[in-house]
Amino acid sequence: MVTDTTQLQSERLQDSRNLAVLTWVRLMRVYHKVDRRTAEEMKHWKLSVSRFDVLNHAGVREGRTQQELADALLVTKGNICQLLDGMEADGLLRRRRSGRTNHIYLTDEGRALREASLARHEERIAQEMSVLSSDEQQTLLTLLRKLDRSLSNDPA
Amino acid sequence: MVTDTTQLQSERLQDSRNLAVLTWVRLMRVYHKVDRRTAEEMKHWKLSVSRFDVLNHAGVREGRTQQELADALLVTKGNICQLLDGMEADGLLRRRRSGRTNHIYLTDEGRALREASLARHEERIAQEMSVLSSDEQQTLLTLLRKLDRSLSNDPA
DNA sequence: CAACGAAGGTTTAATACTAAACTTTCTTCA
DNA sequence: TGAAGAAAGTTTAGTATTAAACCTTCGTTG
Repeated sequence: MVTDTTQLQSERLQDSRNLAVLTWVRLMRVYHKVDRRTAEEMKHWKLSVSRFDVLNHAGVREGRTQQELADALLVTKGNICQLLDGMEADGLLRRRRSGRTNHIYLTDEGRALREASLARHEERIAQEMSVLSSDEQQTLLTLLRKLDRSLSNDPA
Repeated sequence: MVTDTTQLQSERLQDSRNLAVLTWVRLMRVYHKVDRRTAEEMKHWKLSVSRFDVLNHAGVREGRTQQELADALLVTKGNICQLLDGMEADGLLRRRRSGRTNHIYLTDEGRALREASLARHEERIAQEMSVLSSDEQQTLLTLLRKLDRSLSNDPA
């Protein structure tokens, strides 16, 4: 038998848990939907979302190592390795070995593809977010940043 | 050559595009991090995230059809079919055919596993979201709902 | 009622991703 | 210096996921 106060506490705890879960569920849905649309969009360039991500990140600053790419994309180095195998074979980029590390450079073709697909992609993302006002997007960004940072530090 | 006003407009446009992209990037990162932790967590029950999702959704209301599950989880019916093959073989649920549709029912084992893993999962999610206050979570939920709804209607 | 098409489910081929084992290269320190 | 271990990359086996073709069942309508 619980007292009134502990019951209230437990209800409040349950409420806050539900709120967190509802928020997470919604975030998952938004992610999945946008991601699937991105996959559709990328077909125009015969790119998978993963390859687009690699192209995008490798182009921000050329000469990045594979491990840096893996960290930036939150995937394993094994995955990056396979992606690069394919993309190198398709002439989008090339590896330059230096000791035990590989540095990644885009080819002209890769760079051109990056610019075209990235421009179109950002335009689409902006359009999909446009249901939110600038202020709302700013708020959303702030909250997500806060979440993201706390997830980095606290690998519980 | 652009006039001052069009240049300002174009800068504003660029800014809003950047804001949207930054927000989306951050959302992706949060999603990936939480998802990976969920995958880790589920190992304790020898569950993949997908199987957990199926268990969870199938248990909300038993007797759901495969297509309903696919829609709820935002995956293809082919994927659900394969997942159910494995989970049925492992005794977590069973299909009951009715005409051309299958209805899904959890076994006692599946139901028990669902309850245990779901409770732990929700607790973990609540903990990970706890960096945000209740008000902040509420705001986040509201913004994500708005986004989600606009993505449902406008399959542009 | 009979044919057609839609809807639910299954199968198959191709790609993606992880974890873990492995190779090579670098660094550290006894 | 040289042995141990860390760090970068590669490989492999297993699971996930999609798209597309296919089968079965149901509803519609000529």
